[in-house]
Amino acid sequence: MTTMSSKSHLPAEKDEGRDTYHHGALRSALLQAATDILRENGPEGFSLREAARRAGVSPGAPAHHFGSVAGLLTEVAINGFVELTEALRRARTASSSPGSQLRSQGESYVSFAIGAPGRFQLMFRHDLLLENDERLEAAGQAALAELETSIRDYLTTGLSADESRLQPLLLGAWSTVHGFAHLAIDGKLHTMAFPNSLVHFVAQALPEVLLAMLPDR
Amino acid sequence: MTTMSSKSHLPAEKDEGRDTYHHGALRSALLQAATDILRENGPEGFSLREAARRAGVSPGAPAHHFGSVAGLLTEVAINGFVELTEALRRARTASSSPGSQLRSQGESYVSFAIGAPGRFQLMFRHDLLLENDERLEAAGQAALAELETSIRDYLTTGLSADESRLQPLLLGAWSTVHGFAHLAIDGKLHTMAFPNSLVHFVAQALPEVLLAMLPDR
DNA sequence: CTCGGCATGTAAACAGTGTATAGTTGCAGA
DNA sequence: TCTGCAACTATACACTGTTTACATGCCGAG
Repeated sequence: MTTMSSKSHLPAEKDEGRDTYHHGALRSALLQAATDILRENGPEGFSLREAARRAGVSPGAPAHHFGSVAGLLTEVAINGFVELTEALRRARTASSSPGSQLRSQGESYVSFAIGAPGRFQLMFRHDLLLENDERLEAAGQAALAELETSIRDYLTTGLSADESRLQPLLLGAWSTVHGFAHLAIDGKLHTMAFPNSLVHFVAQALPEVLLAMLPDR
Repeated sequence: MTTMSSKSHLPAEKDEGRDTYHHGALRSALLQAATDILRENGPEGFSLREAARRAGVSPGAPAHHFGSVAGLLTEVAINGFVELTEALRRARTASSSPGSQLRSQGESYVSFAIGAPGRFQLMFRHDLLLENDERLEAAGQAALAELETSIRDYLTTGLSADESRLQPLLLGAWSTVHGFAHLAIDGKLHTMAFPNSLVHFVAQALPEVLLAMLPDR
């Protein structure tokens, strides 16, 4: 029945208490709900049923769009890597000297992490993500490629364009910002002599760290 | 019934299929089981019921010794920090020059992490651990203090005993080895130009990284 | 030596979780 | 217009951590 207005209710935006059997935009609604939950409660506070609850559907509904909870979270993680890549690219192209490129990217990396800790943690929690997912791996590689570009610029601008130092420096820089991000999220840095807020922390401490760690030029 | 043999079976070591009502050494048995599960399946594969199952007791039994699952895991994490501290101390005292102290400690840190990835991850998963546990925090601080000692040696041996560089260098070194450990555990380093096994990886890549990152002396 | 307190264990139940299955709805293309 | 099939519901299952009431038996006080 109610066959009238055949193509009337396809979008329906946010159906709080919806009256239609089909949601209409459940996939994006679930992605949004999952992102919200991750921001509020982190990866451990996440549950697929809660996401379904917020989207106003039954617990089994998400399976039709994402297969499993790992499928949904993988999609969120991919979005995270895309945003991270964009942030790193902005930091790289907006800076002039290769040295400031690196420092700016480092700040971006950590800012991204502590700006959305739950999603950042998720992005490296491969026990919660699909294994061997090509799109996820490609998204991660894209972010890494941004770092590599800056490292390469940094090296080629120097006197010795030593290609053999590329991998160690890239690995070291990535490890540093990645470890810094993890420690900051875990609150392990509050006991150190940086009493500021985390945002201040990144803006002040990280450049100092990178300057102390980077070889003299 | 079976009230005979009153004080006959108090230790019983490992009671596979035990006949006594009381386990006798349940606390240590649960710690061992938890450590085993973490080594086999990581933090996500861990379950309190499985630990109880391996110890041969009912699901409610662990509560009497650890209160909650977080209580048990906190104990395992503390043991991990103690072992890490010892490893870092050995690396520090066994090395001669301050530079080799740092590199040796870096290798120890990462080796410890990839040697028992599940437990290492647990040690920084404060959503699985008791919050504001004094013993846990003290154990973590002790490990950090080992790093700080080496950094201090490294600085004071140099020409300029610049105290202002202590915190940044400590923070940078910790971030580097910590991030390196996480990336290695997450398998993010296999795509890079280090085709060796992880153990080889640490022995070869990390010194190279640290040498490239440490300021020239 | 006996006997009660209490730490240590069991058993069962509860509210959660992710997912599989069977059934229902209704859009979309032939 | 009809029908296939994607999308959704309802239910059930096995699993989780924790709580409750109860059982056991060690250990020290009288």
